Amino acid sequence: MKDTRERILETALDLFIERGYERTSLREIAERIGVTKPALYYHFASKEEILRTLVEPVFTLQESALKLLESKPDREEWSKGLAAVAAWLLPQRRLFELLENNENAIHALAQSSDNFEAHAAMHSRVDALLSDKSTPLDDRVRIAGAIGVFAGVLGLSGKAFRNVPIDELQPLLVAAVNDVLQVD
Amino acid sequence: MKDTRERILETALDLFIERGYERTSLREIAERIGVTKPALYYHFASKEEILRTLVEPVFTLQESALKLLESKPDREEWSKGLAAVAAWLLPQRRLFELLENNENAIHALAQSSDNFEAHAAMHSRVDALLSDKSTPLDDRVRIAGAIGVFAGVLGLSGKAFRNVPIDELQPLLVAAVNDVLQVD
DNA sequence: GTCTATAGACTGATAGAC
DNA sequence: GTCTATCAGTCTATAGAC
Repeated sequence: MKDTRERILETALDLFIERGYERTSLREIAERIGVTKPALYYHFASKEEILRTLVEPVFTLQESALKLLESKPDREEWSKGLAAVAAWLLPQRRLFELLENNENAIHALAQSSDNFEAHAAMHSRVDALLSDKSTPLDDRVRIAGAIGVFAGVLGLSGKAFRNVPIDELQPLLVAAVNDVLQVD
Repeated sequence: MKDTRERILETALDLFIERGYERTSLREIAERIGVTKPALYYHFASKEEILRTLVEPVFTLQESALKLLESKPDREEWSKGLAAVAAWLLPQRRLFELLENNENAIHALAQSSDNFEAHAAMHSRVDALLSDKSTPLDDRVRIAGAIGVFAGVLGLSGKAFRNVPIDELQPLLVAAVNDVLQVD
């Protein structure tokens, strides 16, 4: 039998993706594992802390993405940055599904937690870049589109592309992103 | 003073987008309008019915998109279809934000409501198309990417592109989608 | 480390007066 | 159409035994 703490995280990840964070109760998680609710509180101080623990690893990645943003990159640098993010995130598709399906909950988390300003900052940074009228509108639409391709393929990769090997998927994803950004 | 029913819908749309369906309580909606909770129940039978009323208009559109899917379209037909959807949806960006931020809640709605199988059917249809191994993987990635561009630009259009005229945005969006689909 | 039992704070929804 | 008052149900979280 696996470590209970680990099983809590696995089950929470499944349910948070499937039903969403707020629609998932601790009772549900506990029952699926085969323990009672207070047992969860031995391993985690709160429901939020379970979500926080799941999401935290992604924020190191977001930090570097933020750094790239601050350098006002052109389309080619954007393309390279997204490729790097893809390489890191593709092996953890489910983590990405969690982010995609629970943006609101994670955003609320970001406001109340200390280590999480990076997440909020990331959003307003992207917003600022896409709103910046000194950048041609076409460029901005292309950047938004590139993020969209990325999110679309990665988000769907958890379902439709579940059985596709990463080595096969990654170059196709990068190629599609490059076409939107009109590089190469 | 506007019709109360209309003000409920407007306020609910704002809050469902901003905080998410499940994080928004009827008390919040009522207070922001300046009435009490039971007043809401005079106009709507349930919280779900408010969401249903907001979302319903989109489902006619999804029906035609579904029809297009059933014809196993090639990339060019896909491109035309997405352009038509863009023309319809761009003027109602906020409605699209509602869909994007509350997929889980709307999906749950679709299971319990009669007029809403179309929505669930749509999802499994897209899934089936993207999983269909008789279609080359590259094509499937491109289609997922095109949907992504679409969702990315439309979703962000509510924020970063809020002040961009639709006539200006639409051709750029369509051009980006076409580049992902490698048509024209 | 896991349990029983329960506190305490919401929530969606209803009854009935005005 | 809107109110006051209230119900029943659910939730997160905790106290304390084993």
